[in-house]
Amino acid sequence: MSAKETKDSAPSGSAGEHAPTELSERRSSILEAVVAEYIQSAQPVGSSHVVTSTDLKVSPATIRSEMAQLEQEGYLTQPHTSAGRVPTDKGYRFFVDHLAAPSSTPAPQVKEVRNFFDQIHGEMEHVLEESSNLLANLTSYASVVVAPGHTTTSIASVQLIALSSTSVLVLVILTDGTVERSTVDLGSAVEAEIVAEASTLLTATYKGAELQALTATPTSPSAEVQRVLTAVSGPLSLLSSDAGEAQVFVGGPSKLADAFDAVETVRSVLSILEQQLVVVSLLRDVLSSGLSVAIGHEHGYEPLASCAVIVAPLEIDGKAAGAVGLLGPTRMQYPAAMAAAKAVGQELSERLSTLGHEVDH
Amino acid sequence: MSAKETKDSAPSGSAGEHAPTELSERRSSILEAVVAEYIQSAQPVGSSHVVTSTDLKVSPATIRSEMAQLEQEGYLTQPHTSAGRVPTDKGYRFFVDHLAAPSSTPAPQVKEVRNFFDQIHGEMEHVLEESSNLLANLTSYASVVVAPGHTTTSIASVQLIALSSTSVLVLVILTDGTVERSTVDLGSAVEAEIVAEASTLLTATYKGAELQALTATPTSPSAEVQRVLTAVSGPLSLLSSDAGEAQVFVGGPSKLADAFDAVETVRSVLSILEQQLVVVSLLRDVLSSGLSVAIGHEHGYEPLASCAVIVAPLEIDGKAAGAVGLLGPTRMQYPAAMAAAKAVGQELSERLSTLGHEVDH
DNA sequence: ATTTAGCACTCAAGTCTACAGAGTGCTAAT
DNA sequence: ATTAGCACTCTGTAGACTTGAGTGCTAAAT
Repeated sequence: MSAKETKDSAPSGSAGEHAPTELSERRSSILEAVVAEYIQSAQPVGSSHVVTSTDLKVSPATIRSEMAQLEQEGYLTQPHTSAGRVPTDKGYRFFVDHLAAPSSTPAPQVKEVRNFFDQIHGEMEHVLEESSNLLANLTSYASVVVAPGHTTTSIASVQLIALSSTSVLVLVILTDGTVERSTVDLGSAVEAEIVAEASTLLTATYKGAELQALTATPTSPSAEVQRVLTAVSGPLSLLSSDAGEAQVFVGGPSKLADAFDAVETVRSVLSILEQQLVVVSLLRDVLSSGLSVAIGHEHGYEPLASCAVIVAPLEIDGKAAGAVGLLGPTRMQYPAAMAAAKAVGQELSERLSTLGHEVDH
Repeated sequence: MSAKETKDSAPSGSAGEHAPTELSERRSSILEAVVAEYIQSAQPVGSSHVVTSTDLKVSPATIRSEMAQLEQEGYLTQPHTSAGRVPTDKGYRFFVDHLAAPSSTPAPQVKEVRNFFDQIHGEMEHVLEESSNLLANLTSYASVVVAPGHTTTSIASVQLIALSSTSVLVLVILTDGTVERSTVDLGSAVEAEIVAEASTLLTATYKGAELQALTATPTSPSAEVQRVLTAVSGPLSLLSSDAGEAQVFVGGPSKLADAFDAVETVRSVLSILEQQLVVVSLLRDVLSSGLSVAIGHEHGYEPLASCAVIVAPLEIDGKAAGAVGLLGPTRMQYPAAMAAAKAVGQELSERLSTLGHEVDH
């Protein structure tokens, strides 16, 4: 609601010496201490705790009055009177926007990500799935990779391949190297040459077009060829409608069981992750709002109110195409998780971009 | 350890009137009542409870002494003195083998499964994944589908398709309609005709062979063609090594959070499900032991000691190929779950079999 | 020789009280 | 503005007590 930017002021070195945006320097320090402590311990943080964990030269009483202010302004809450303070969504938001130094990308992680992408090979689906697992293992949070549909790539070739005398396999090969396929029963036997001819005709027609073009079928003077083309047209247009469908890869769902201790929360979050549509729209919403982190109620999904979502965009040749995300409790290790998501997002984007035109770097 | 067969004696109609195999009729009835009650309530079952839920004309005291016997023989335990009885793995085993009438396959479920397979279409992976989800939703347990590698099918065609002047896409098309692919960088520009020639040669060489054959590359008199063949040989043999790799589809992991109330159990079971290798070998072990159900410690995996695994085989044209499984707590709705797994296994087997030769029924 | 009624016994779980400890908010002094 | 001091509040734990479900045993009944 309040802050939209993640990167704003000059990226100073270590934490705690930022230009505060709405909070006095001291309050901001206190807030930082509370958030940091609570992320670690999951226990409400009391005033004397803050005194020992910061280098503020004040007494607990002073901290208390400041914390009371912070509570009134909505950054902190108490589970009950006479307990310590716990950050609210707004508190975490301030922490992420102003206190968690975004420049502190730990080098070893980046190295591990690089290593991974040097090692991994094989089909794109495999790479995406393993990327998701990597991110989950790196961060100990559940991860999500939403891969682009084929909206941007164009058709490289359409092949018909006879599997038997009466059935053919339809392959649509895209310029990024992915393949869509479908088996078609012709009803009666057809000569191999007829199939080949139809195949050539199809490639000639569609080459360079986008998947959406597959709804219009070409015609042929030969009745036999025409029969094949007609039989194939149905499945082809089906493929075109699948074109935009995003693929979702979920990594490390078991991490959720570590992150929450109420089994009911685990259940509901897991079941959200099973609904791919929801996941896709969640990430899209978060991305389009210009945020890279959505905390608690910031995204509209009530079942995920106790979660934070970190999203990094995927880009293929500079164009937005999917996203990688992390799902954890609101008391999340934001700096580390954001760095990991960013690193994986970047490296994966690069990998996806090179896949298409096989650059020799 | 004791019983291996699932279907043995005559399949009588309703429960409770079986020929007892090691237990007196009455004890067996008592055991049945305890298991059934405990599966429902998750509460230890006391002697008076058994009296009301069976039609035995005896007093609680008699039940008690019988239950004490059943405990001594290892079918039941007590969480503590003065609590009711809870089935042991052995108790569940007897229940599954002798008491849960296997013939009671509920018709509506079978119908739902049929419906599903009539509706579902698209790529094989998609069908497998959705089958897994279906099974999970049908039973409210987590489900696993382990799909066959490509060991049995043979090669229908090998296609090289130019994506750019210096890179080609290698497609290996199998007779079951699946496609393996890999992108190859040729290093320098190659004429389209050369690529086409290499493609024809490859198909001629490999057609009808199994994937494993891809390690030996053919040779060509033309130096240019030879260059392409050499460039392609590496990826091809990689594909051949991928051949046997099973695909694992997990459905409804969130159901696990319902099935167990200790979050730690949920975590450990989930993380098992993430290790596909373990899942595959688990199902294989269970299948090969001739059982369709493994309860508690019957499989060797300690982290799954509180789980039962139900497995139904998948067959393609009569040959064993993969399995569908269910993973739930030992206090599982065995009859329903077994029926569902069996139904989905059968229908899916049929579907997989027809995929290859596209029968028109 | 079973079956059963009766009884003593055990244990988990709930209720109540007491109490220590962590933490707050307020007030009055610095 | 800061802080020491104090009263207050709330949680959590521990112990004492009660309740209730359920058992095992024994001796009588069938």
